[in-house]
Amino acid sequence: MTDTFGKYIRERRERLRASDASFSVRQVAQRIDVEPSFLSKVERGEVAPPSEAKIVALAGELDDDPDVLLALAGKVSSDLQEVIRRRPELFGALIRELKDMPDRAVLRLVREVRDGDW
Amino acid sequence: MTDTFGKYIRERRERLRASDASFSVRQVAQRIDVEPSFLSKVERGEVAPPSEAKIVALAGELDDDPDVLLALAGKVSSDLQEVIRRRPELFGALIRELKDMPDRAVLRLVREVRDGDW
DNA sequence: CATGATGTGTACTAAGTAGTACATAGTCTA
DNA sequence: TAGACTATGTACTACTTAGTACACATCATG
Repeated sequence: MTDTFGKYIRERRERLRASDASFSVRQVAQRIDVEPSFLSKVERGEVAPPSEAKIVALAGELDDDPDVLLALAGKVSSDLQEVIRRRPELFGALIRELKDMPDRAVLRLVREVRDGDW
Repeated sequence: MTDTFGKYIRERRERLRASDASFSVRQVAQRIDVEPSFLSKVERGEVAPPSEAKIVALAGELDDDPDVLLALAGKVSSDLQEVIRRRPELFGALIRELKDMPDRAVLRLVREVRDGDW
C-alpha cells in the first residue's frame, strides 16, 4: 500500500478547509472520534488506515463514498462481505464472471436490475 | 459464530475417511501444513477457523468449494475482495442491488453474462 | 506386548490491528 | 506578548490472529 489513502484524505480535507476552518486535523479527528495525532499519522501514511467504522465516519465528514475510501484503505465494506457470505457460490460466480468486464457492461447490469421487471 | 465451520469440516472429513484411511486428522493436517492438534481444535470449534490459505487448502483436500468454506468461516476470498476494491462504486452498487434478490434472479444474471454477447 | 498411529490437552508466542496519552513546537491574533 | 489553536513526535498498550511444540492416553495389530 503506497499510502494512497492518507494522501487522498489529506487533500480532500485541506480542500474543504480552504472554505471552512472547521476542517482542521484536530476538529475532524474529534468529530470522527480519534486523537488528532492519530489522524495526522494516518494522513501522512505513518500508520495504517483506521478501522472500517472510522473510515465510514470520515467518508461522512468529507462527503465521500465510503466504498471508495474503504477500497483505498484496502478494505471491503463488511455489509458487502455479508451479502457474499450468505450466498457464496452465487455471488462468487457472478463477481468472477464480471472481473474483467468493462465498466459499462457492469453498469448496464446494475441498471438492468434496478429498473428491471424482476 | 456458532461453529458451523468446525462441525462441517469434521463431518466432511469423517465421511471421506470411511473409505480412505488417509483422511485422519493427523494426515489431513500434515497435507494442509498445520499441527494436528490445531486442526483438531478447529474441528471442535475450540479455536477460530484458520487463515484463508489453510481454508483453501482444506477445500482442495476435502474436494469442496473454497468460497463456501470461507463463508462458513466468516470470510470472503481475497481475490473477490480485490475485484470489488478495484471498482468499488460499480461493484458496491451491483451487490447492494442484488442483496435481496432471489437466487434465480442472480443466477439468471450469471448466465446472461457468461454466454451473453458482451 | 511393544510399536505405531490416532485424537486431544496444555502452554506458549510472534506479529499484526487499532488505537491512546501526553509533550512539544510553530502560528495567529487581540 | 500572552493565550489559543495548530500539527506532529514519542512512548505505550490492549486485543486479536494464527498458529507451534510437546506431552499424553487410547487403540489396533503383527
